[in-house]
Amino acid sequence: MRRPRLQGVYRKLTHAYGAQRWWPADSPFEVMVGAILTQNTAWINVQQAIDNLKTEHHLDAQAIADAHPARLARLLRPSGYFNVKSKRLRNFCRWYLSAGGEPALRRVETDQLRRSLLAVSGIGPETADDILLYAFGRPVFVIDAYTRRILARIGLIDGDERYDDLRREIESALGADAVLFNEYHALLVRHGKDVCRKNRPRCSECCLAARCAGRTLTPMRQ
DNA sequence: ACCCAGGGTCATA
DNA sequence: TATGACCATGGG
Repeated sequence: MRRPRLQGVYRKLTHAYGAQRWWPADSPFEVMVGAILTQNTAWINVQQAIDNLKTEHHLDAQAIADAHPARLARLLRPSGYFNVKSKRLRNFCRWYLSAGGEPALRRVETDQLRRSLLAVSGIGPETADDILLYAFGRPVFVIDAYTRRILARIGLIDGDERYDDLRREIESALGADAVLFNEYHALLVRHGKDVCRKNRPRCSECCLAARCAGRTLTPMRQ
């Protein structure tokens, strides 16, 4: 992984799309909830579920932890997988409360906080890193399907690397910089939604066209 | 009617 | 270690 190429991609994306100002949420806790609800789900559907939680005054760790699973599932319905996500959200909120809430969590060192998050059933590497970066401002690079697809199509990675290998590789190439990681991941998602979609193997007119080899793979691995 | 979306868990080999 | 089944709604 070469720093100049990675920085070149970032510069082009910034030039094409401008500042993204992620994560779209009103509070760190809302970021955490959104990170769980957006698992393999379009954001527009997640937004509906979050709106339901707000309307019913359930965007709160204690309220979610105390809610009946069926009622919580009903509020989450638009985001899909509502039974699964009802449990995952509850697991997370119990962890959050037993850890002492945000003031206490903010004092936990990043690697330890990451391991602690991964111990919650329903929180995998990407969700944990979304939370670490966008709710706690930690310098952790988020790897998602868009990241793999875009970087693989321009030949920067193979795409089938293990999650943590890829994450550390990019982190060490760029240097720990939470503000940069924040914007970079947001730009990759923006570019992915916009033009670098699965069913569009070639992006001959996109801002990364010069480097896009038109590969069609969509690899996934942990 | 189809394909896909800002994944993760669990069972199996 | 590495596949495969499963979870489920809504937009293009």
